[in-house]
Amino acid sequence: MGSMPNVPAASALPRRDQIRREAARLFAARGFLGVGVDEIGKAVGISGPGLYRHFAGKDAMLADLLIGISERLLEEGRRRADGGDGAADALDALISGHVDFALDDRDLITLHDRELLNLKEEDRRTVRRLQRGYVELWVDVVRRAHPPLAGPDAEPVARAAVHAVFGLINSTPHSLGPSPAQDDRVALQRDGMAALLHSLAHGAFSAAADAAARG
Amino acid sequence: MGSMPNVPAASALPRRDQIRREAARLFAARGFLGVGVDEIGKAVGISGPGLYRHFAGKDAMLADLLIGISERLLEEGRRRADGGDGAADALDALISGHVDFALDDRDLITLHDRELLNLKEEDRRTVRRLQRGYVELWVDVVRRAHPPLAGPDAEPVARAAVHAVFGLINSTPHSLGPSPAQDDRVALQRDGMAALLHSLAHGAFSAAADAAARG
DNA sequence: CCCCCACGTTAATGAGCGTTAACTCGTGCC
DNA sequence: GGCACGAGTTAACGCTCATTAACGTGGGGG
Repeated sequence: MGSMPNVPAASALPRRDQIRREAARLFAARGFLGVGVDEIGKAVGISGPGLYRHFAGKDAMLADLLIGISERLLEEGRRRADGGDGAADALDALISGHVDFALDDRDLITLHDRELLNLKEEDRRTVRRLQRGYVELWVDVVRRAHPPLAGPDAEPVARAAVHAVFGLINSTPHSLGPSPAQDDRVALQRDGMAALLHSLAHGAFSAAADAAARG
Repeated sequence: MGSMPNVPAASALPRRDQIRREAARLFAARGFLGVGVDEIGKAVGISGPGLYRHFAGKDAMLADLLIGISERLLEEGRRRADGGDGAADALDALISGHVDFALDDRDLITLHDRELLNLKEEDRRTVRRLQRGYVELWVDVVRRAHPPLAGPDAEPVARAAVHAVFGLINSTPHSLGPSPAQDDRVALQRDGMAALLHSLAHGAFSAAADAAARG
């Protein structure tokens, strides 16, 4: 009870972070219910129930991952939405941020909309609240950047377009194979893919605005 | 061994089809590994192992569903790609077909890219071959409809754009809640959503063509 | 020096679940 | 009428797997 016996400074978390990374990789590859705790343990060099020194259970690992992603997305999204001076800049920044995330944290993006149902009710509510906030952020920015979507009856259109663009950007895990397999002739390098997804997202939003302007 | 004792005419399959539908619904809602055979049985009015009179096992149900979707997609895609006289018409028909499918067979679309890993190796290869064929179909049509994507070094761009548009259209299950929940004020009706997705897909492909023309 | 605690280990427990076995029931056909 | 068979039922088996128990160990502060 004297001084804190553990050292939270530099190296208190790495084992925990290591578990996070391996669990994310395995869950993304074979699904939450498809991997056992022994397998996660083996992936980090300890075996089986040793994981319970770092997480309360398998459920807690998934919850930690999903809540973590959702928080990071929302936080970074807020930062970017408030960054540039115009709505167009803000939208551009949001797109870039989400594209980077989808390309650099493929496993987490996969889990984000694949494993929500394996969370306990309370954690699921938390994640959904964060996701909802993130979507609202996008909807607001998109409507300011594209005036035809600003009308009150165009709000469902803007919302659906945002979901669709998420699906578009998050398609990356399907386009590319396993992480380190780059066949320069047949696949795009990371930056080329980023630029393309960026263009496609803008194109989709412009089309949504055109549709709203006409209909 | 005399005459076929069973009647394959009108009502030989409905129980099997009923199982297909309920299994698809449950798998989509809670994941293949997340639902037990007893649950599927209860959903069709029989209980537990009675399903084994109609399917060889739980795996066989999933395989039947995934292979079925993939075949339907490819077949209908071929029909539509050969339909109109121009490449632009063909692309338009492909998009319409896929949008209809995503809106009307939500459960299957969800399973299609969520549960591939729960297939046995042989079935997985079958599904992947069909999916590959479908993608190739799209890539060819897209490149003919958008000349800037026809160049040999633009092929990876076209392919990535096709995957991205699939993600865009398949985002429908995320946009809408459970099947029959239409809050007219906050969500788009089916046809409105179809029109919007159609526009977004075209917008994305046009943006891809622009990007290829510039880069 | 010794004690405590973070960090692991292996063995045991107990539940869930896919599949099979053994048996029943109705119904069309010879 | 009896027989074969499609279609179900319940009970039992066997395996996987998350979690807990009980135990070991090494190093840093008192």
